[in-house]
Amino acid sequence: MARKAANRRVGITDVAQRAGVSLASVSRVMNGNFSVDPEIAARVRTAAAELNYQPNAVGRSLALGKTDTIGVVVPDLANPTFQGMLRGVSRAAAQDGYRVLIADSSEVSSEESILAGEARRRCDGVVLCAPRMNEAELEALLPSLRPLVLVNRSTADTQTPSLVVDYGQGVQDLAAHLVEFGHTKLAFLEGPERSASNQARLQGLEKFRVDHPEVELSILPAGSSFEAGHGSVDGVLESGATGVLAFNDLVAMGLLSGLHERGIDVPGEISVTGFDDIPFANYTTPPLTTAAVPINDIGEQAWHEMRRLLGDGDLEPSHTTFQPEVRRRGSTGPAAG
Amino acid sequence: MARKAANRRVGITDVAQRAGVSLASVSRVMNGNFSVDPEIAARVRTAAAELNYQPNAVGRSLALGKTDTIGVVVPDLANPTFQGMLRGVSRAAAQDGYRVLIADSSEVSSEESILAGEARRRCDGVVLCAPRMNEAELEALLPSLRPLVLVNRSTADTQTPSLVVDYGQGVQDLAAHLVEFGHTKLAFLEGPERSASNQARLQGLEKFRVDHPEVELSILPAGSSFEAGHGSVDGVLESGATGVLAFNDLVAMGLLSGLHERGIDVPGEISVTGFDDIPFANYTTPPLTTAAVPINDIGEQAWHEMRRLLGDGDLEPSHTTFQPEVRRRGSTGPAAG
DNA sequence: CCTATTTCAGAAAACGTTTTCTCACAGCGA
DNA sequence: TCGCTGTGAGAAAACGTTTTCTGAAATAGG
Repeated sequence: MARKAANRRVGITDVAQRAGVSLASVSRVMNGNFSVDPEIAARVRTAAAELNYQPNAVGRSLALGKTDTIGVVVPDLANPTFQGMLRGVSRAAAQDGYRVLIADSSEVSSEESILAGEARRRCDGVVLCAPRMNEAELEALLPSLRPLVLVNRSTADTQTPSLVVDYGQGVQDLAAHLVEFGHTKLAFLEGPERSASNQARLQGLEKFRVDHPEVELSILPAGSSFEAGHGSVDGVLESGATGVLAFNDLVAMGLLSGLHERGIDVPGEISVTGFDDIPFANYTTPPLTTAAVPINDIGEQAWHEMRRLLGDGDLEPSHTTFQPEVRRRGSTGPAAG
Repeated sequence: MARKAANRRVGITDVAQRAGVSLASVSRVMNGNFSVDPEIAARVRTAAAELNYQPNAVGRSLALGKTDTIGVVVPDLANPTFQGMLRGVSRAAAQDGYRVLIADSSEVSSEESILAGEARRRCDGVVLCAPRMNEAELEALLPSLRPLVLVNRSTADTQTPSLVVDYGQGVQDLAAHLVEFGHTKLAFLEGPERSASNQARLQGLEKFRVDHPEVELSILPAGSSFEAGHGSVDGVLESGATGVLAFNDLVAMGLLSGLHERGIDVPGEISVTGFDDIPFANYTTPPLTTAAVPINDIGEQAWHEMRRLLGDGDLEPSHTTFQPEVRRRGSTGPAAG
């Protein structure tokens, strides 16, 4: 039947045949190689146009040994932080003609290594973002993932470039901001247990406790979502805290919403801080005091690191730390009483 | 030097050699083909494990003629709607072992066809989301993109499955909601000119004008972002409208924020509606009345359509329309006076 | 015991490119 | 005129798999 023939994709062979030249010449013309007779080049080009020839990327990748694609593995595509990060990587990579393959582990840490490995096999490199897996697992995985860029997670392996945010310092800055306002009873709404950035915050708070023995600080379990914040209103009230450090902006917004429902004034009765400065933090009521993380820049930097690795790879791996910046807004104020 | 040898990726050939069998056998074992001697299978498996063999996806794709990857083209990765859509596709596709390649046209409509074509060449299919290109361009592009699923855009070509939201009806419902509250002077904050969903809203409003000749309705240019809404406060006030239909939730939130800065009470003096019901719409002050679009479901459905196409493709293409649902919240109320 | 059939491993072709290698031919100097 | 060099086109190898094809051995049936 004609169907078979009609369905067959037109390849470089068809173009060569039609133009009456060899495969090699077609390939040369297509790639802008100049050492080819203009007359032949023209014939090839018209043949290609007539057949509506589209080069097959897979064949090309196999011959070239590269896919011009990198994988990005994130714990949760619903999280604005990872969305911003993804966007940063994607836009920066696009500038250099690279595409991004996404993998969302849905916060299931056991999926991460599988997803990452699979991504690596399809792509030229992997950006691993805030992996939830434990250190041992991570260490074991690293070598097979190279070229690899690690975001929001550090590791003992110094060969892997990493981009981290100094969450420990950020949370201390926020706490200090509350102390300035006269708060002496604080509460921290904890994030996902396996999140390295949560651990970093906890360590920062330990340091804070040492520096401010006069301040009472309770640690309350919450999570990383809006709902987590909304659900921890009771805990916050029980703790008696007048200043609350939420794990991130989402949690803070949930808390804000919950407090509003109870008729509790923010910042009149309770001050609330977030973390990340997601696009909406500026527009809550009251606007959220938070520690800004330049997440788009981080994504962009991640790509730049990857590009370096893809280039020659003999360069020194870099380990960049980003300092969050406190944005004082309406959700924090002087302690009551 | 040893370097060359060390750097060479271990392939199926190496495994075959080590196990003392042929390539074919290794391939069979790897793919769980049972017609192979258990003893040989075991030898292959240990060899593969010892060499830490990772099959090369590109070679595999070439032989199989499929990549197990689909492309998703969106106008703007920063837009929560497209983020939700992307997430829906990604999660659903992952269930079936497919991955997603993303392409962000950054609202540059001339980039779309290039990105889409490139995505198609790398992937087994493409989901084209709210393309900004004009109808002629789209029609011309469609054939070369197949298998293709179109989201938030319809076309004369009925062979392409499409998933659209009935924005026209949605905006009429919202307008009706405002009329119920006694509003007689309305304003619509328009979205991007090239957005088909913006055209759909405009058509819906034309119909609304016919049905409600007593209502005065002005159309004001704005955009699709928070900033667009924030910047159109003046226009809204000049128009004298007491009820504002924002293009989407982002615009509505921007407007809310701008009105708040001017000390204008919502909904006391002006009622505001959004569109989409993004996750944050529930938590603005006041909570935003909006028309809910099940964007995650749409993403999921888009994958299901794609899967059908990938299956045999001889099925009837489906054209699904989603009806937005009005969520009455605090940002709308009785007209003043 | 011999043939017909089945089973299963290996050889080789196929997938669609790029690139190296080979070779013919033209131009040039001696 | 002869050979040498340089140019550029075609043949073929390479990339790493899967799968068809081939053929040998084993098994079953008469």
